[in-house]
Formats: sequence, C-alpha cells, structure tokens
Amino acid sequence: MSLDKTRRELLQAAYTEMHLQGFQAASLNAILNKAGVTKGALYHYFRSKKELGYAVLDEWIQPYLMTTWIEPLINGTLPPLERLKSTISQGSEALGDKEIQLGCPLNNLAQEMSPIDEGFRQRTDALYQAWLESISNTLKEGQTLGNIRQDIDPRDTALFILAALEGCMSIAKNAQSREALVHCGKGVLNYLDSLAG
Amino acid sequence: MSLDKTRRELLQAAYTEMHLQGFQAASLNAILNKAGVTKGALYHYFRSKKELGYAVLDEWIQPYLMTTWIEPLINGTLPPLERLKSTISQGSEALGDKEIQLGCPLNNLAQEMSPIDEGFRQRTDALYQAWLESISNTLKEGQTLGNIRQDIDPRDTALFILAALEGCMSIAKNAQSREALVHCGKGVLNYLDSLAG
DNA sequence: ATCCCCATACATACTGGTTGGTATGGTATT
DNA sequence: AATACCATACCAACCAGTATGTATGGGGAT
Repeated sequence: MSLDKTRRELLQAAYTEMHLQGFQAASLNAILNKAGVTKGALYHYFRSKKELGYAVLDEWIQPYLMTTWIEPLINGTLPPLERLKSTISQGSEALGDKEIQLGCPLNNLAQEMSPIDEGFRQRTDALYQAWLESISNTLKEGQTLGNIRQDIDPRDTALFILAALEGCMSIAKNAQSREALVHCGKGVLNYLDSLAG
Repeated sequence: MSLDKTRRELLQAAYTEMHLQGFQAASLNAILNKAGVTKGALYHYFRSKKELGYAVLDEWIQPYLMTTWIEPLINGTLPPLERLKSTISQGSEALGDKEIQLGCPLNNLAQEMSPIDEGFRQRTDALYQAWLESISNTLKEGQTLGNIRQDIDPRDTALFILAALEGCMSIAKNAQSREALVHCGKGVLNYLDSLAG
C-alpha cells in the first residue's frame, strides 16, 4: 500500500519551483533536490516534465483555487455582493509577502504556457472558466434578489472582475509591493459597490 | 560609418523570440537564426543575453508603449475622459491576432522576470510608472475641467485602470480569443463612464 | 596616390556546464 | 516470485559564453 508520499513531495517541490522560476525554467534537478528524491522516483510517477506540470495544475493549483476563491462564492451565506467582496478581501489578505512577489500561480502558468502548449492552455482555461462561472452565478443571484443592478451582463461583468483581480496581482507582483495590491484591490471593491442596485 | 543595421535586426529578432517564448526560454541560437547573423555579431553589440533583454525593453518595448499608449494621452485634443476611452479603444484595435495570443510584451516580461532579476524589474516598473502617471494626469485634468468625478483618487483609479487593462490582455491571451478582449474591454469602458461627473 | 595601421564588425569553432530523458539495477512489499 | 518503488549512472542535445580568425574601411604618414 502506498501513501504516495514521494509523489506528493514531488508535486509540492515542482509547484514551488515553478512558482518561482516558471515552468520552462524550472529545473528537474532543482525539483528533485527540494523533494529529496532522485530521477528514478520522478519518472516512476510521471512520464515527462510536462506531465509533472500538468499534475501541478490539476492536483495542486486547482484545489487551492476551489477552496479559497470559488467555493466561498458557492457556499457562502452572505448576500451576493457582500459575498463577492468578502471573498476577494479574504483571499487577498491570506496572501503572504512571498506569494505577492511571486504572483498568482494560475496566471503565471497561463501567461507563460498558453501560447506554446495546448495542454497547459486547456487546463488554465478550464480553471478560469470555472472561476468565471462562480462569479457570474453570484452576480445573477444578486440580480434575482434585487440588490445587484439589472442592467449589467453577468458574464461580461464577471469577466471584467476577474481581469481586474488578475491585473491587481500582476501590478503588485511587478511593484513587489503589498501596498500596490491593497490600493488596487480598493479599486475592485469600489467597482463592486457600483454594481449595487 | 555604421547604421547599426545588424544591431537593430538582433533587437527585433530578440523581441520576437522573447515575445513568443519568454526571456529565459528564448534561445540565443534561435535569435541568431532569425536575425541572420552569428554569435560574433551578438556579442559584439551586447555583453550578455541579459543585456540584450534589457535593450529590448529600453529600445523596442518602451518606444511602442510611448507612442501608442502614453503620448496619445499627453498630446490628445479630446476631453480627458474621451481621450482615455479612445486611446484604449485604438490601442486594442491595433492589436493583431498574433499579438493577442502572445499578450502584452511588457506584462509578459514583468511577470516572468520581476521576481528573479532586479534589472528587469526596475525597467518594467519604470515603464508602468510612466504609464500610470499619464493616466493619472489625464484623470486630474478631467477633475479640474469638471467632467470627471471629484470623489475619486486619481492615482488609485489610474492603478485600477491599468490593472484592468493588463488583466483583459491576460484573459484574452489565455482564451486565445479576440472576443474575450472585446468583452473585457467593454467592461473597462463602462467603468470609465462611471467616472464621469 | 599609396602604403601601412588598426579599430570596427562580424564569422567560425569550441568550451564547460546543464538540460530532460533513459537504461539498469537493487530492494522492499505483497 | 512478482511487482512497485526508487537510486545510480549515463546519454545526446542544447545552453550561454569565449577564443580566435578575418574581412573591411578609414586615417595618417610618406
């Protein structure tokens, strides 16, 4: 019976290294060092570097996205608009300084890999679609409840909110500054307020 | 007398390759092939791959940013809010399909390199600051003219606009879709309209 | 005008190191 | 005994960078 401990440590090490260096620049030897195993272990569990990268997306980044950004929108008890605002606030505040400097891992991979590898692109796109749908549904719910303006298109608005969020992360990453993230996040929250109706 | 034709072709080839693959994954040999020269030429004009990357930012990306995104804000004759909207519209429409798929070259480099190389980070940050200031000044001008709301902070708002713009580019890049860019851009323009006052 | 001098502007060939990937072998578990 | 699990050793390909060679053209001396 296997607990796949080695596999999990490989995934974690790969995630860390990819988050720091990007996928292409992430060295397998560096990952192996960090995980404390050797090439034999790696190629026992994964057929190639690319499949390791796919697994990081499927088994590491996706769960994080679900639990801290999507599920609070689905399962939350607050009114829709407040639920959106609190999810964004909490998600941002939960970020450590290092995570701000390194940026959103999903966005990083999407930006780096989507033009050059279809497998990565499909995965990142699927995650964005799920995220988008959770925001869009929350907006729709607010519209039926009557406390979100009726004249906005939920999908377009959700797309814009998502873009603004990722943009804030990008700005903060480049400025290497939590303050930039806070200022930019304030803009997002102000925009959300403008959706009340 | 030298027209630095070789140097310019190296810069252009490096820009293209970096735009497609990213800086780290851009192969010098691929750049040399594309430019039609050899290593001797490259290392005659640039001391290292990194300095070539810096030069691409300084001499290729910066001019593009200035002429199509910043100077229209400074020299434009439209009223401030319309000037912002038209600059954004025109800048977006000028993008070819390939450029949408490959994303904003400034954002690409910023995302990839800012956590791991201070030289890149300083350059991309300086460009973002210049961009930010041009937007911020346009907002201020609108406030003094009275057709932009007085209760918004120009710098914070400019930061949010910039984040939203870069976010739209990111979303469109990952979706590989001009339609996504258009929908998302609509959100930006709507937001800008909400600043009128 | 012509010779030399030498810097500029590249091309060619090569280096040590790293890359992702493989082949093989051993060991523990079932 | 067979399979899962993983370490070691090795590979060709590629990497950025360097050492060296060479063609060219302009400037000064004659």
